Amino acid sequence: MKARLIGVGRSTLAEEARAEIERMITEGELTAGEKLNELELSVVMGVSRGTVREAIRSLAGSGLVDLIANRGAFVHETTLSEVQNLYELRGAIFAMACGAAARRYGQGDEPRLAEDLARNIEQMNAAREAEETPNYYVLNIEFHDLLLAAANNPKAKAIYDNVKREMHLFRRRGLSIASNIARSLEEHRAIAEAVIAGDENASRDAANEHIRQGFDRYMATATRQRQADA
Amino acid sequence: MKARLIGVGRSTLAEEARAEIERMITEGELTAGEKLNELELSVVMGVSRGTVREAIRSLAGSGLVDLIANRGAFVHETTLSEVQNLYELRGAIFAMACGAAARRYGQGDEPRLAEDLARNIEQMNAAREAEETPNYYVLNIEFHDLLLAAANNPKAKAIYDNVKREMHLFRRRGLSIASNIARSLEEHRAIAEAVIAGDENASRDAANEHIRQGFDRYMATATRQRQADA
DNA sequence: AATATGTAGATTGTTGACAAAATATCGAGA
DNA sequence: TCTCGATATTTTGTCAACAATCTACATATT
Repeated sequence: MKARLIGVGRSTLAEEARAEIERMITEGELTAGEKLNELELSVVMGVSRGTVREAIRSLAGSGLVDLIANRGAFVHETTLSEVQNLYELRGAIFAMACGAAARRYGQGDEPRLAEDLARNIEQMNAAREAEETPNYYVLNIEFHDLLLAAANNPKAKAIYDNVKREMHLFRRRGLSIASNIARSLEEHRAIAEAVIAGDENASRDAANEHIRQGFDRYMATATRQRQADA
Repeated sequence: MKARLIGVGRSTLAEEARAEIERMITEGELTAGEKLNELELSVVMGVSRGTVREAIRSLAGSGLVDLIANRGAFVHETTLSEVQNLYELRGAIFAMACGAAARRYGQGDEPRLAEDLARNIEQMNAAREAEETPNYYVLNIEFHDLLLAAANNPKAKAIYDNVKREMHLFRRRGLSIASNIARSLEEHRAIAEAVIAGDENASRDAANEHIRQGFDRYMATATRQRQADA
């Protein structure tokens, strides 16, 4: 017998509400600092206030909203100094992941990693030559995800994704993305090389350097734009 | 089951309920894998089921309990392979923090750090010579907290604390703590030295090494105990 | 005996109502 | 006009009831 599996990943109303609110925030319908009104949201989404409340509390756990007792929930406002902290945190986790990926590849636990990285770098190079920036952006994310996945550390990946999302949220507030593609591509090559060599320390260092360079590029762009505004 | 009666403090009831359930878990009144019954908890704590529910959902966000839709909440069971992941994650954050602390100290942002670290190491040395293990344990935690605080990265510290608590929870399930005090003390000295020298890379490396050594010591003890059991 | 089916009880999911706190409104006095 | 404070409105915090789902056990079927 075979039938389509139903209800496997089915979720509760609160989970769907959470996803919806999360979407509203990431897509900018709810802006940083804005207040989340439980009643208003419940009416708009067609669920009860308690359900909305549960969704909001859940989002607070991932740092997307801030809770103040008896005053409500507010979309988290990320400051510039906080972005630096996020960059460092992301770098730490990414470096750790690259080290773990190197070890696991060396032990034969990730047989497909080498070809996956090679393919990704190849495609990114092609995108660069064709000057297809959108493709590059997707491939860039995939590169990092490949290494995070190879590290086989779900909790680390979850935190990494949270941090990534919060940074992305900040960026959408005006500042464009700094991407020296050629430079970034070289750093990716260095990381992949160290990982495939199974060299944990070299992998960590290369990853750290990559994130640090990314931060410097970002800050340079940010200050440039800020000066242009003034 | 027994729990303290809560209700007439400040903040919200749900927050107090959360703290109480968290205490029950960390102190072993609720053991790993055990189901959290909303009604039972609400009766014991003297609050409504909705409040308990909110507390439980909040705990799920920090990884202390697992939620399964329509089936309930369970105290998270940490596996041995997960502990390795936690060690790596903790190491990554701690190494990052030490690097940041070194940078900040070098910039003069943490003027008291040098004396605080020196005092801590001095006290730990005294505790070692007097063979006062409990004191050593507290001082050991303080050492790490000093560096985390000096990094000035609240989110990183929050994650670090979560990871630390989860590891502690696993340890309380049978395995004692591996602590080669003399060896650990030397590693602390090396970290402090690198940080006070303002050397980011050396600080990171020393921190990474320290956590890695701690993990090795832990695993050695774990396997030894496991063999003793068999 | 082993497996499927049906039913009762327990537990979670969701809602609407009430209580408490915060915010907005408005008028009196300087 | 401005500030202060009382009052009304809004919003959050908490609760109890109802609905949906799961679990356990008894019964039937092979």
